[in-house]
Order: sequence, then C-alpha cells, then structure tokens
Amino acid sequence: MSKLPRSFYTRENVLEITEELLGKFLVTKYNGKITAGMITEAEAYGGVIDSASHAFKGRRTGRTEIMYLEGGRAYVYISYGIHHLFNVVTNEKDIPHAVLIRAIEPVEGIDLMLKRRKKKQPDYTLSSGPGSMSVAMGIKVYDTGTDLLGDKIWIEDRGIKIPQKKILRTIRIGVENSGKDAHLNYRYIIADNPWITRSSFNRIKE
DNA sequence: CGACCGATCGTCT
DNA sequence: GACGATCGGTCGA
Repeated sequence: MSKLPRSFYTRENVLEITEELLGKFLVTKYNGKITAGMITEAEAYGGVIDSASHAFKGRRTGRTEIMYLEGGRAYVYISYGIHHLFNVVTNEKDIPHAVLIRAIEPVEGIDLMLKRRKKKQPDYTLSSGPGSMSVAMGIKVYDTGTDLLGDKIWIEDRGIKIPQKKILRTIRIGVENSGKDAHLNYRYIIADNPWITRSSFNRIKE
C-alpha cells in the first residue's frame, strides 16, 4: 500500500509504464471521502511521434501544455463536450507522453461511486470506459494539472502483480482516423477481468 | 448482440 | 465552423 513515487512516472518507456499501471490502484479523495479502484485498462500515447496523441508533432496549446510537465500529473480534458477523460502524464519535462486510464475495478467507496453515477446497484458499466470511470471517481476537467504525489488524486501499489499472460495488447479505441499510428497495439487490458469496456470483454470471450 | 444515432461544448483551424 | 482518445438509448434481427 504505497503511493507510486515520481520516479515511476518519469521513466521514458510509456508502454512499460502503461503495462505496469494494470493492477495498480487509482485513488481520489474529495471532501475527505475516498474512492479507489484497480486499473484494468489503459492506453499509451507516445507524444510528438504518435499521430493519435494530442501532442503529435509537438503541438502545444493551453490544453496540451500539461503533458509537457514532468511525469506524475493528471491531464484531464473534455471529449465530445460531455466526458472528462483522465490521463497520467509520464516522462521528463518537455516530453509529452501520457497514459489514458480507461477502466477500473471498484474497490473502495462504491456507495459514493453509485451516487455519482446515479445508479442503485453496481454493474460492469459503473467504472468501465474512460468517461464513466471519471464520473465514478469524481474526476473533473478542472483536476487537470493535479500532482499525483499530492493528497487529492494518486496511484498506489498494493502488491498486486498482473502475470504477463493475463495482459492483452490491442489497438486503441476511437483513434481509427488518426493516421499512421491508428493500428498500434497501445491498449493494455487485464484479459480475465470483467471490469473493462464492454465491447472488449465480449470480444475476448469469443 | 451489433449497428446506429443524438447529446453537447471546448478546442483548434 | 467542424469535430472529437464517449456513452447510453433505441431499433432490428
């Protein structure tokens, strides 16, 4: 049960970091109330050379500026005008790598997650999918830039190691028109965990 | 269960 | 002025 140190995030291999984030625990604390879940699905975004990244070709705007900070911060932005998508910034300052957290398995504060999602009973849609996950955890776009070594949003290692053979790599979602890198296997999934995006789970079942 | 579609608005061109 | 790193509802088979 230890908070991931800065050195976890500042490494240069974003694929390695994405894979290692599976099985780690994302925790938020708002108004003293904790919600937490185990990361089950995440996507790597490779910065300036990745045509699917917001920072492709070194694009710097008010929104993407966060990605150029030192690793270990939250990059949150709005998608489709509705959804707040939570990313972890990685690598050193000026290298805009990021990992999109797409799904978690709820562990703590499930009552609060249900309230935020306006649901009565937990089901696999509670926190599977980046927009739903953010709602369940209470993460909003104004959390962008939050230091993950602070006491508001952080990621913990609770001693769980996902075996290599249970990790599935596949293409990222929603980037099919993003050019040369649309086909890269940059999405990492815990294959036997039902708390992942529904379409993925159905596909894995065969 | 898969395909389609509307919602909704900040960001970038 | 167009378009998403999406979601949830509906429709048809």
